[in-house]
Order: sequence, then structure tokens, then C-alpha cells
Amino acid sequence: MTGAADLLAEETAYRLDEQVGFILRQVQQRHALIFAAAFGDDLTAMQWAALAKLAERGECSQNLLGRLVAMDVATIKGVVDRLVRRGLAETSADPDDRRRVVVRLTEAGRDFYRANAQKALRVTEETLGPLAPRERDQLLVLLRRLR
Amino acid sequence: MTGAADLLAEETAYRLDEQVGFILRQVQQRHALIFAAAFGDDLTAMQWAALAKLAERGECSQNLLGRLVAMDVATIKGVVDRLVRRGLAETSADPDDRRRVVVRLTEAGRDFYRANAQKALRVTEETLGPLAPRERDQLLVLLRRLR
DNA sequence: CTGGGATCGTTAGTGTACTAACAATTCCCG
DNA sequence: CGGGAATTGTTAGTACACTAACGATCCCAG
Repeated sequence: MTGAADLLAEETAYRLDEQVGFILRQVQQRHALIFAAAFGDDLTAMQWAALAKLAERGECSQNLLGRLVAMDVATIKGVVDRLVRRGLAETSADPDDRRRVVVRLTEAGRDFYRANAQKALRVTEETLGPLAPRERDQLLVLLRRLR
Repeated sequence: MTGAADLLAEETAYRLDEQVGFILRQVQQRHALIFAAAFGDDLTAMQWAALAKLAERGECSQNLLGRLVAMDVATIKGVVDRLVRRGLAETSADPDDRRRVVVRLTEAGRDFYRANAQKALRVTEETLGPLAPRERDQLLVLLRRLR
């Protein structure tokens, strides 16, 4: 069990194409393409995520929103700024805690959400398209454990 | 089977937390953290990917390298520039095709690859840590089909 | 009630990612 | 062989993503 086999084991058996991180990035790329094809110049996936979370939970502080959509403080600020610029969200000072900025959807934001939620579901659908229903469940179960 | 159930079906049953794209992004974030913990300020995952591919295949044009590591022309340029700035890679004009820039590792680049390939494997290992061996295989098979 | 620690938000800096427009080559077909 | 099409690379512009440093505010223990 020693000898040549050990030498091979010591060789750097590193193949980029087999590493999860590399594959993960490519799956993300494909998902981004599908999303962009569906939403075009209207909204990015990040902006949609923030908007959808606001629709789901109602208004909340910018900081909390960031945690809910897994964006750090610097990133969520940019995303909120762009949603505001597009007239889909608005911000105001929290009277109870003057550190806080409260973010909420505008009427246009709520309309946009209602008009596009189905389309967003189809993006997920198309992303998982190559898999059978059972395989999709399997994948989601496994991915969730790596979160 | 009609009535209230139909109304519910028509409701936007969109839950951000259940969408592949959202989960995928969080898994990527965790992987990036693990990579950064292992490689610190030495190199980003992108730079490592390009370096590893160059080690695997030897020199090649910047354009081809980009395709091999799934980065578009603008992105691969930035990554190569940073590898060159760190002294890990170098570029030269291709005498046979004057449009092309040939990229190759320096001696320092090859040393860095040999010194860190095992560490890169451990990053993959740790990313997949929560899964049993059989589950890891399952995940990779499914992910590859979504590429 | 006060002072130190935690929280919230902004800014600056670096590094992906992608698009679009452009210039320089090279290729190939008529 | 000549000229349009395709390939290669650069640049500019927008949008994530994270770190670090900073100021303002809030909270709580002594």
C-alpha cells in the first residue's frame, strides 16, 4: 500500500473543475443570466430580494433588512438607494431610535412586487429546470445545510 | 377543489428564503468566508482559480484562460493584472498572433501553487463539511447539471 | 445618572462581474 | 487577393460584496 501510491497521494491532485466553489460560481452565473433574461433592466436579483423581503415583512430598519436578505451594511445601503431612486421604496427616520433608517415599499413598489412575483417563481423554476422534482428537493435540502 | 384553495393558489406564494438563487448566494458567502480564512490577504478565490488553471494547463492566452475559469474578458483582465502585480504571473505578446496576450506563471507562481494546493483542497473539504461523503457526491452531481 | 460598550448608518477602498463600444488583428470566402 | 466577419484585448460604466474607520445614538451596569 506504499510506494507509488503514496507519491501520487502527495501529488497535488487539485482539479479546479471538481471544486464546489468553482461549480457553485458557475451555477450562480447561469441563475443570474436567467434572472436578467426575465427582469431585464427593471431590477437586479439583489434588488428583487430586498423588495420581496419588504413585501413579505413590511417596513423595517435598513440594518435588519440587510440581515434578512444576507447583505452586509455597506451592500444593503447601495441596494436600498437604488430601490429608492427607482421609486420602489422610501426611507424615513425612526422617531423611536434616531440611529435607525426605516425602509418601506412605495405603492409603486408593492405594485411591482404583485406584478412580478410569478415571474420570479418562474426564474427559480427555470434554474432548476434540468432536475426532476425529487432531485430539486434533494438539492435544496443539501444546499440549505451548507448555508 | 375550488373556492378558497384557488384564492390561495393565486396569492403570491413567493418566499424568498425558499428560492434556489437566494440559498445559492448564501452558500457562496460561506464558501468565500472559509476561503478567506485559509488564504487571508494572499489571494482571492478568483485569483486562485486562474492560478490553479495556469498551473494545470501551462501558459495560454488571456482570453482562453478566461473561458477556462468562467470569467468574461473584462473580469479575467483584472484578475490577471492583480496576479501580475503580485509577481505570480507574467504576460507577453504572442508572436504568432499579435492580438493575443500569453499568460504564464512565474517561478514564484508555481511555488505558490505547490505550497497551497493542499490548503485549497481543505477549503473544499470544509465547505462540504456538514455533508456525509455520499451526500457530497449527490450535491456535486446535481450542481454540475445546473451549470 | 453617567460612562463604557453595543448598535446603526455612512464613507472610502479593493475586488469581482457584466455590458457596450472600440481598435487591432486575423481569417476566410468569393 | 481583397474586404467583410470573427477574434482578441482594452476601457468606461454600473452593480454587488466585503473590510475598516468613523460619528451618532442608545443601553445598561455601577
